[in-house]
Amino acid sequence: MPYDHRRIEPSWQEFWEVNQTFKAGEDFTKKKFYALDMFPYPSGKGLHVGHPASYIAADIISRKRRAEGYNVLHPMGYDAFGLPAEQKAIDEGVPPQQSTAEAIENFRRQLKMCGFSYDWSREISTAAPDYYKWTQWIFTVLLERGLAYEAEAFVNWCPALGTVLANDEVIDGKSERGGHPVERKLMKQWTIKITEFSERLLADLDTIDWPEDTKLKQKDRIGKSQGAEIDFDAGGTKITVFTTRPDTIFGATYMVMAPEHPLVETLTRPAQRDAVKAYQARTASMSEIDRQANKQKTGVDTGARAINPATLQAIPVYIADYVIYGYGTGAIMAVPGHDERDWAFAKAMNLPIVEVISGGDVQKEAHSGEGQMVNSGPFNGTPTANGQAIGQVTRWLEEQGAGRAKTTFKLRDWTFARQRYWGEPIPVLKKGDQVVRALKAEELPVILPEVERYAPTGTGDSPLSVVRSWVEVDDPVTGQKLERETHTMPGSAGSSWYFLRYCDPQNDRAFCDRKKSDYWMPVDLYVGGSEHAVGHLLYARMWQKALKDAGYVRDDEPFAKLRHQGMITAFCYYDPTGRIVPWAKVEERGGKFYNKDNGDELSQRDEKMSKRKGNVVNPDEVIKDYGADAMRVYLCFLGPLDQSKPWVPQGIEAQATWLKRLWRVFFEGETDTPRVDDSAPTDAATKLLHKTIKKVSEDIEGLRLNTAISALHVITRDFLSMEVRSRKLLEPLAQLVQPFAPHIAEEIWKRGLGHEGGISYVAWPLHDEALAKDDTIKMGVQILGKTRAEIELAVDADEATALAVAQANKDVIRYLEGKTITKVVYKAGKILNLIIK
RNA sequence: GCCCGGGUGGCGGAAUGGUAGACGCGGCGGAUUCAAAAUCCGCUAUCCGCAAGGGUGUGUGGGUUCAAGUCCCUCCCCGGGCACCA
Repeated sequence: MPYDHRRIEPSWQEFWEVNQTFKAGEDFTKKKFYALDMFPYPSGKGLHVGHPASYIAADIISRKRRAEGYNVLHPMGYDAFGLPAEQKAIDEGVPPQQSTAEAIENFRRQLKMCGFSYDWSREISTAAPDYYKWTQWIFTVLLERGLAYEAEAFVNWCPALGTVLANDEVIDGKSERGGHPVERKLMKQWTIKITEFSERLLADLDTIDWPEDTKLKQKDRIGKSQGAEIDFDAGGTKITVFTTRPDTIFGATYMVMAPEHPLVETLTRPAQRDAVKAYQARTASMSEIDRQANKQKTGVDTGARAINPATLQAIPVYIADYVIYGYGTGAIMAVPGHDERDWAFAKAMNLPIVEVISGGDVQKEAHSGEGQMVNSGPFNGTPTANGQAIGQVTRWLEEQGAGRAKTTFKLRDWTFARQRYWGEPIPVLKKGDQVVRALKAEELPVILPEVERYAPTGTGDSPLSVVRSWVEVDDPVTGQKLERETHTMPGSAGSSWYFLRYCDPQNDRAFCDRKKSDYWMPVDLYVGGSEHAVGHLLYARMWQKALKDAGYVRDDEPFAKLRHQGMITAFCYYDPTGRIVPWAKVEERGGKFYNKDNGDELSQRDEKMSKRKGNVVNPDEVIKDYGADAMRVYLCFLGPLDQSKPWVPQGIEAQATWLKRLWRVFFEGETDTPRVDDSAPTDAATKLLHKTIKKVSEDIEGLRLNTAISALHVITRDFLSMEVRSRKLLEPLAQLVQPFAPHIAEEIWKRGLGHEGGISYVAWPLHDEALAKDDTIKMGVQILGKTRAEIELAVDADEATALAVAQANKDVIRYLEGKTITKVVYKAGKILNLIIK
C-alpha cells in the first residue's frame, strides 16, 4: 500500500490531541524554549498558504527543542479586534462577536489540519472578555503611571471611515483600508506616552537578536538627533528653536514657526494678521496628501523681528508649513546657506543667504557639508569636522545664556483611541470632559455592550455613545452620576502583551503570574512579517518596559530573537488587454501560457495572493490533495524563510513524491512490510547519516529550512540506492524528518520501526564529528587559477602528496607539458593551484 | 531625494575567498505498460566541435588576490522602508 496522507494525518492529529502531546509543562526547573508566531487576525476568508508559511519555522524549531529535552511553549491565538469584522457588521448586520467566533473556529480547524504542535490549551483571543479585562487593566496601570493621557492633538481624521487612524494606518496620505483621503483634525484623544521610552527603545535594540534591517527601521522611527536649543528674543517674547547645526547660527537670516505654533498669535504684527490667519486656515484644511505633494515652499511673514543671539541682528519671523509643529520646538532658525529647505524658502521669499561654512557656493545651492566657519565672528576658521564647531558654539551659547545642548526624537506619542465599536472599551469614568477615575481590577472587564448600529457616527463619536444605558453609570465609588469613555482601544492594544498572557492564559487574578513570566519570558524565537517592524514590535517593546517599571515583569525586552518570513506569492495571468485570467482557464504549452477559451497568449506575473486576482492558494485543498506534510515540506523548500517566494503547483507534487519515496525506505511490498532489520550499517551509509544529522540540525538552528530539506532528499535517494535497512540508520532518519513532516514520521516510527508512544520526545540524534567528515575528497586542481582537473586524496593529505597525485593526473600532465611550476598554492581539503611558466 | 535589501541556468534556488549551478521544477531521451497514469533510470549553464576537447559565464565597468558569486570602488536595474524631522 502506498503512502496515504488522508489516513495517516488525521489519526496522528487525534493522537496528539488525546495525549496532549504538545502541552507545555509546568516544571520550572527544566530548561525552557518559547517559540512564538505573530498571531493572525481571524478573517472570515480563512487561512491562505501564507499563514502556514509563516508558522512553519517556529513549529520546526519547537519540535526539535522538545526532542532535545526542553520544556517548550508554542502557543497560538487570535488578534480578534479590528476593522474587517466591524465592517461586516456595518454591511451585513452580523455582530462582530458572532462573525469573529465563527472565523476563529474555522482558523482553529485549519491550523490543526496543518499539524502544528501548538499547546491548544493556551489558545487566546484578544476579543474575549477574560482577555481584554487585562488589556484594560494594563491601560489603568499606564494611566496611573502617567503614561496615558488625553490631549488635544492633530490626528489623522478620515471622513469616509468616520474615524481617526494611527500613523501606520495611513499610507501616502490615504487610509490603509479603502484608500480614502485622510485629513488633519484637532481632537481630544487618548494617547500613550511612548516618547518617554525613546532612549531605552533605542539603546536596548543592541541587546536583542533581530534582523539589522528591522532594528534600523526602529532607529529611524525613533529618530534621535543631537543638537542644541537656542533662544531668540522677539521684542520680549522668547522663541526657542531646535537645531542640529548650532555651528551655523551666524548664518541664521530669518526664523520660521509652524503655523500651529501658539506664539504665532502673540507675535504677529497687526498689519500681517489677515495674511497669517489666511495661511493658518489654508494649512489646517490641507490634507496630508496635498502637503506632501507640494514641496514648493510657501509661507507668510508675521511682521515680528527677532534678535539672532550670535550676530545680534534683527531677523524676520515667518510661518511656513515646512516646519512641523510636532517636532523639536515647532520653530527653526533658518540658515539658507547651509540647509536645502531653508535655501529654497529664502529663494522663494527673496531672503538673504549668508555663507558661514566654507566649501561651497551658497548662492548656487545650500552647502550642508563640512568646511571651516566663516563670517562667524570669534569662530572664524574653526573646522566643522567631527562636530568640534558644534561643541564650541554650543558651549559659547550656554555661557551667553542663549542656548543649551539638547537631544530630540522624531518618535511621537501613540494615539490610543478609535471612535469605533469593535475594540476594548477604555476603562475610565468621566464627568463631562474630565476623567474622574479609572476602573479598578475588580470592576473589569468593561464589557462591550450589544448595539443596534455599528457604523461610526461620523462626528467622531463611537457607536457606543448612543447606548445611553451603558454610558451612564451611577458610580458606587464616588456616588456621582458619571459616563463611560466611549472611545475604544486600537487593534495594537491587545497584541502589545499577548506573549505574556500565553505564559498564564487562564489566570483570573492577574494578567500573568510573575513566576510564570519569569520562567517563560523572553520569547526565544518570534516569527512574523516585517510589516510589523515599527508598529506592533515597537508598541509591544514599550508595554514590556512599562510593565517592567511597574514591577510586573522582569525583562526589558520581550522578544530575544526575531525573524521575519517572506510573503508567499502566486502567479497571475493577464490577457493582452491586461485583464486577469483565472487559473482554471490557463493552459501551458511549451513554456507559454494561453487562455483555454480563446487561445490568447497570456503574460505571467508573480504577485501577492488576493481574492480579486484569483491566485489565492487555500491550504484545505492543498492538504486534501497532497497532505499537510507535503505542504509543510514544500513551504520550507521554496527558499530562504525571509524572502518572498512564489507558490508553484508542480513544486508541491515534487515534495509529495519525496514523501512517497521516503515511505519506501521504511516499507516494501503490497502490505507495507517494514524493511528495517538489525544488520550492521555500512560505513558509507553511516557517514551519510552523520553528515545529514549535522546538516539538518545546523540548518534548523539557522532556519535554513530549504537546504535542510535538500539534505533529506539526498539521504532518501542514497539510502534507497544503498538498500539501507539497518535500524541504527533508519531510526535517526525518521527523527530528522519529524520536525518537517511529523505525521509520516510518527507513522514510520510506529509501524515501520515498532515504537509506541510517539516520536516527539525521543532524544534528538547527535552526529559524530569524525563520521560526518569524508576521509577522501575530490579536489579541484587549478592551473593558473583555472580548474583543469580533479584529483581524489585524503582530506588531510600534505602538499607533497597532493602534488604527486596531481602530477600523475593525465589532464594535469597535458597542461604541464613544456612548463615549469613556479609556485604551488595548496590548502588541505580545499584546493591545489599550480602557477606555471 | 535619503536609508536598507537584492540581481547566479528556461524557473525556485545552492555555494566558511578555494571544482559555480547542490536540491527541486520544467525540458529531452529511455525503462516499465496493450496503452496511459504512476514509478524508475539517464541527460540538461552557454557557445564552438562528430568527438576528444576548448572558449565564455554569477546585472555593468574597474580593482585587490595564487584564486572573487563571495572583498573594495563606479554605474545600472528590481524590491522594501522613510519622506520638508531643522
